[in-house]
Amino acid sequence: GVPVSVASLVSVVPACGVEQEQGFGLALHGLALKAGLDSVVNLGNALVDMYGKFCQVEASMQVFEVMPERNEVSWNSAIGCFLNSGLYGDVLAMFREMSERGVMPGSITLSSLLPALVELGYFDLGREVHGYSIKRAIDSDIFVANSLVDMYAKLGSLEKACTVFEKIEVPNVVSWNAMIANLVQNGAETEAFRLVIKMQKDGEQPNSITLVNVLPACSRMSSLKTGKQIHAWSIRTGLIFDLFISNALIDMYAKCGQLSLAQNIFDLSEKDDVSYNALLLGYSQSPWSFESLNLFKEIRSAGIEYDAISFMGALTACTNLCAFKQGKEIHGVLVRRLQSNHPFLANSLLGLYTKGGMLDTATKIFNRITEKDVASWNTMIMGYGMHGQIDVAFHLFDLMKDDGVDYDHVSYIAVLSACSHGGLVEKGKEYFSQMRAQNLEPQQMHYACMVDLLGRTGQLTESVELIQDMPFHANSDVWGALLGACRIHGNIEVAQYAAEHLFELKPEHSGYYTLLINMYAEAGRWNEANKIRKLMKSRKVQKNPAYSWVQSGNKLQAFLVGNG
DNA sequence: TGTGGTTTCC
Repeated sequence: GVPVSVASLVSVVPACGVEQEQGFGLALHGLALKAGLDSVVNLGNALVDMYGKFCQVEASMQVFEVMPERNEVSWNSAIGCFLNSGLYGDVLAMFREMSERGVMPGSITLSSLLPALVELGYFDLGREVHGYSIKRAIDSDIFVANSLVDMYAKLGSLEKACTVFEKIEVPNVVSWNAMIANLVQNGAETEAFRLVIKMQKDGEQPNSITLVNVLPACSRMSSLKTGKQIHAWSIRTGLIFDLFISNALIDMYAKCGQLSLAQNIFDLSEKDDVSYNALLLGYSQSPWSFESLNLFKEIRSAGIEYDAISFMGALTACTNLCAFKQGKEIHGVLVRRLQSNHPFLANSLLGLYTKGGMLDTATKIFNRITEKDVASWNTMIMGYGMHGQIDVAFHLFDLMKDDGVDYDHVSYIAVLSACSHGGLVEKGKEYFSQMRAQNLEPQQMHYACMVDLLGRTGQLTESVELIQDMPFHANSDVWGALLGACRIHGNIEVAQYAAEHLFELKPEHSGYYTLLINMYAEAGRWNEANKIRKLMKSRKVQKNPAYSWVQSGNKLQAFLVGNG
């Protein structure tokens, strides 16, 4: 055969890593061993790197350890191998060992070390590494600078990230993306979009990563228009075929309430577990929750394993649908399939069992959660309040405070709605002013609770006054609470007032029209009932399965309107 | 031999 040379192997081995040709790579390693060439540094380095790209850590280390001679590239390749496999502690250990052995870490070492430090959350060390890079004058290396930008943004502060970013003479697309991603993650959506424009002025075109980064900003700003523009752009540029892009689009459309558009992308694209989960979560939080349960079944038939997120979506759907039996079944599947205890899954279970009134089960799960977060407490408080055990709810609120939990605005929604269920106007007013004293500004839901509380105890005038005094425009939750109160007390005039706002805010929401029609009908005001019916028709409002807050006995509960 | 990316509870 053809004699094997170091040069030929060194040129082919890296390609195996890139192309994920594991069998071929293994064969080349065999050839090298046979020819006794495995002690050559360059070849050893290439093999360490190749196995690293296959995530075969042991094989990679085996080559590394028997190398008679190592240079900086050998260490960098080993570090890259650990980074690839998510073994961040080992990245750091290798970095320390190479330094101890007198091999000086260079720019390539740092650009692999820094992402590992981000994962480990080691900010102080990150800053030290920054200092070191300045001393060695490698901080201007674009890879190092980009890694520093990302490190500071994720661990330290966006400001420090900006300082490093602004010192970069010619930012590349990675530099821009790192800044944009972190701006979005810190809620600076507008600033992120500004940078997308700026990068183009500076001659850098957004790539798929840029778009993936800004798509969540669209849903968070509920800017469907921008989301659609990005969708169009990705079709024009062919980026739509990128799985990350199609998944981010599914998520964006779902979060903007456009489930049929999300479903369209899903149907037309290549799919992975994230695609299923994104759509599943989207449906679970929409009026079409039952679709997530269909999708949940589909996941297995597609040969994809459930993960924590799929379970969470399915449990949320069951909770919204009040499908408690099905929820219990899914809980069973979950216990059998998932080893580790996910804190957010425990909270989903709490949501299911509290809403279903299975408070003992919920309490057992709650007590078993080792790291209860504020959401765990809030769910329990909400649950006890929802089922009339308001004293327990208030007690839990106090316990949470004693426990040193950093309670939040949702905690106040929980106690305020407990007051509402108990008709405790004064106590509600107390909590309402208390939260202000805690520097928690009341939001829409808090006003909605107060409107509900005042309204259901017959103080409709006070409810209306409260709405008019709000420092911002009331949303549909607030007007919906007022409409619900009017329904209880049969006050059609105030109901009309609330409905006017609701028809404007949620013109597609059939529940509000139906409620007003029923009120007119009950009062025998058929002409007006017909008028609303015609309005509904002219606006093409479909009778979608939608949740409405209605009075049922003494409880405020969600129920299904329509044919869901 | 290197940097930036999608789904997570009330």
